[in-house]
Amino acid sequence: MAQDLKDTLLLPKTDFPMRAGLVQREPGRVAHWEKLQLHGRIQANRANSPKGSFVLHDGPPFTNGDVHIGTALNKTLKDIVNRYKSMQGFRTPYVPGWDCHGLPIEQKVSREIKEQNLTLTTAQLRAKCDEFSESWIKKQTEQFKRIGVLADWANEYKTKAPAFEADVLRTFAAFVEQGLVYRSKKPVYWSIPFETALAEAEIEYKDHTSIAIWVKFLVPAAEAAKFGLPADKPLYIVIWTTTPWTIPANLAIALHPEVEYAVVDLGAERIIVAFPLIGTVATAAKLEVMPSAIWPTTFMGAKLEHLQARHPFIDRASPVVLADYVTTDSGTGAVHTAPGHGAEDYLTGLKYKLAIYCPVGDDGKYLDDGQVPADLVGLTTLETVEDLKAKKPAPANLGVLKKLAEAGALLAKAKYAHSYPHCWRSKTPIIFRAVDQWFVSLDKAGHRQLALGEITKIAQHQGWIPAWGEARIRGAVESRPDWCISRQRSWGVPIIAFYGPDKQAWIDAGVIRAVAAKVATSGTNLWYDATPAQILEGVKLPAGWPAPADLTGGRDTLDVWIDSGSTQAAVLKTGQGGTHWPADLYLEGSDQHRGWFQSSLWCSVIAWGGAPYKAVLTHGFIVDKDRQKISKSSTYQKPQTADAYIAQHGADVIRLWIASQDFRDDIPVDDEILKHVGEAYRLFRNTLRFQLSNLFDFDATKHAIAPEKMDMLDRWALHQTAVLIDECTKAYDAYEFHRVYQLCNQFCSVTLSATYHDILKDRLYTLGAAHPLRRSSQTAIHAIFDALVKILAPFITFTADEAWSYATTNQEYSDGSIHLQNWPIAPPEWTNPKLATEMVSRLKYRALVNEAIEPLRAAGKLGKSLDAVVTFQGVHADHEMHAVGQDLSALAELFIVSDVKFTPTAGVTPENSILIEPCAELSYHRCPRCWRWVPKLVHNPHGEVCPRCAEALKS
RNA sequence: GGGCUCAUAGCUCAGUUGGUUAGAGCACGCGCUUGAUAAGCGCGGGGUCGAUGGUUCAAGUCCAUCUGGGCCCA
Repeated sequence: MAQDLKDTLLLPKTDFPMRAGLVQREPGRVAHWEKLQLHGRIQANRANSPKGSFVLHDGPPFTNGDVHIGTALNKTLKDIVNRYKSMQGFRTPYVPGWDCHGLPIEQKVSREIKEQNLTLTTAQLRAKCDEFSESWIKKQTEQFKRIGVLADWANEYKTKAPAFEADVLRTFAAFVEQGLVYRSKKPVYWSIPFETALAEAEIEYKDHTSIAIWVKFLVPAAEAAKFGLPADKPLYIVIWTTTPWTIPANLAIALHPEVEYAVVDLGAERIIVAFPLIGTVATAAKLEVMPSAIWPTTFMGAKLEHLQARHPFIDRASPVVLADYVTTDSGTGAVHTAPGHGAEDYLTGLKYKLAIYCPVGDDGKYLDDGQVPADLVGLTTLETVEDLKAKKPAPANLGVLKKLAEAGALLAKAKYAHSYPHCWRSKTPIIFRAVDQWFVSLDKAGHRQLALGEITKIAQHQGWIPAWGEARIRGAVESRPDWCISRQRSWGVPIIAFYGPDKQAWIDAGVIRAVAAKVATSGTNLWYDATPAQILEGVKLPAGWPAPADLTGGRDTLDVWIDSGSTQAAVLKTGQGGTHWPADLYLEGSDQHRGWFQSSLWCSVIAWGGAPYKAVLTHGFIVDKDRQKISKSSTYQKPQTADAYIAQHGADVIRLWIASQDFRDDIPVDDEILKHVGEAYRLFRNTLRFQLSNLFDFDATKHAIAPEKMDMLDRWALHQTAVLIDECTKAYDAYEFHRVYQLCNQFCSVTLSATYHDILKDRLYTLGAAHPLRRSSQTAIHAIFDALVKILAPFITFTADEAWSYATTNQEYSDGSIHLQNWPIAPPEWTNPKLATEMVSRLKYRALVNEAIEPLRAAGKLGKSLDAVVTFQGVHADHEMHAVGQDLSALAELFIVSDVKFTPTAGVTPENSILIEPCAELSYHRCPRCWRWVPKLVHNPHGEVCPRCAEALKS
């Protein structure tokens, strides 16, 4: 009998599975979208949108490995933005990009070649790099698709593509054209055996025994007097260095402005060293220094700035300069400064306008430049592998020691064991050596001011998100020195510069453009495969150039930041895939303020006179649960690939995790967090499923009820939905996805699951199919489902699409897609603040009733709330309750109890006068069909049921 | 070491211009339900708002210093 009655209920029904099976089933939907050509259809759908297009310009990931979870985070955020904007009615052409050139790939390929003992030409090496990069582009594309990224994959850009390389060269030509490109020296790591510059990544640190020397630099008496120093005996500043061979290149002595220095009397002479280091210098020089030997007046380093000391064996000044990096940890507190042989020295040299002087040739030998003493010229700075084994110092070091000793400038020397950089291929110590590089002047034509002006303009319309992004990029742009754009590498866009027989460099914008045109069709390997004469065939050379036959092509490549800085030129300026310049949004990690955002800004400002973006959104970095970076983490040692996470949780859960975090700050990841996100995912899925399952017999076109005729509870639910849509839209517009997540979470769990849906079950299951109240609720559910699934669609793209397919066709897959839909808009009639306020009080009483029921449950007197009758006593004392109490049956429904009664009793407040009684103990009878307790059951073919069920059974 | 930045319950987030006993969801504990069922409902415990000092009648909210984390430089 019970089963018979149960069969008369309209219980929820759907094929939309409760279990998601994301890991197994998502790939099917990826394939389905491919088949539908979803991205293309979405764009076609918006082809004539009055809102126009929203262009998010993709920052290219580097193509040398599997997609990292951090890269997946970035791409997913972009995908969320695109999907939202698309639903808002914008065309969202999204051209994905790939960063292909650069050292990590060249190095990886070079190592493989070395392991195979192969010798390749530059062009062959480049071909291998191309192949390597291409293979990762294919893999990464699949990995991005797997996490649900929708893009115009057929229109992707690659920085190694000929057309792209041509645009990079055109950007470079614009620099040249404006006279910004100049040649200057800068120190680089230098491998003497290979006569080539090395990158940091090509260096191995090994133990090495160097010769440490303490060298005296004379302070002429006149200078001593000028700076208030004792001048009656010879006075020296003592420096300390572990690279004696750099002494001929010494151009200055650096002191710390705020370190205390002392003059120490050694009898026949005096020396200046940092006060805290007097002891160590004395020990090294085997001297005994009595306190009385220290000049009573000490002074700060700043006092000696610009003092002109003398080089120990070359007739030139070595001025005192100031530098913050000087320490008193070791040495003398006076740092030997050779701008051509050290990174810090170089910067100090720029600051003090010293020459970037390097008297050492490509072969590591001293040059005869008129300054290097004749007996040093030709000596090499190289220590060969044999020298290292024999512990034999480089000839240049020995030569300098000899010169210093002859000059009486060597205060002390000692062996010094430390870790020193070595060439990864020749295994010999590298030297730091200034070589000619190409630079771009950033101030010559006022581009820095222009760039800063653009930063301000973007800030004026809140384009820096978060706002502090402005300060970060401004700092980077303000402090950036002239841009060194040449690299001594092979895997990159070659710098189109020629060298005459006398090694003079020839560069011209017109020539670069002409070569770019050839590169556009044949690629930059042309530069390596063809002779200059072939390359320049048909190119009109500017007046004064040597004949092509007398030229050789330069072997430098452009800094890869020019590549990526030119994406705006190659993609946006050409309108690739329907994009436009400037982009509406750039979205990358906050490290890019100094990186891509800056390089793009410079390239765009110089070439096109303005910023390439209207807004720049940044996200933080993934950290572990203790907010430590993953690489430092003890918990996460395995490779952090996107695929590994997806294989465990499914793309939608990973996407939801990304959406749930305030990504402007660091983004923690750990099992607990992902587990919680998994719970939220199931909440969303079950909520949608419950709605779908209760719409199985609902056809909106036939059964929908007009809003004004809908039941109060349903209208309240629609009001709440209107609020949700409004707040979520605002949050999406502000890129605050975590707020959307929180709002939806609360909406689903509190508003729907615990309240609205719970109350609705009685109506939906037990009333007649076409009962107005049931249809009213179905109308509301239908509308709420529509809004909710759309709001969630940018996050859980797979699940939303799946639910949409079931909602529209009752099939797992269909030709339509949620992602082709428009963003939900709440009709004005949904909004009903008065009703919302009333419901607040009713729900307050609902909570009080629940609270009152609890003790009875604990006592075992009551199970479900439907078995209770509620009696409010003293209600007339409370006007709020008076308003609430207009419709007792509606209240019973709201509270999910069987009956609500009022017993006015003066002097009792509602809060303490809610009487709960089990229906079973009173004169009620339980309807076996709807489980409600009623005063009287009636006869029916199915047995005894309540009058309402009897009515329902008639239909 | 410098620039920018973050710090609220176990987790993820709210907390408008400083103003009553700091909120939500999840997790946790205890129950209920078995007609959303590898689901659903109810109740409950849990935070000296990173630390210290200051301004104020009043500070999670303003100021200073410190501690710890992150990004970028050095």
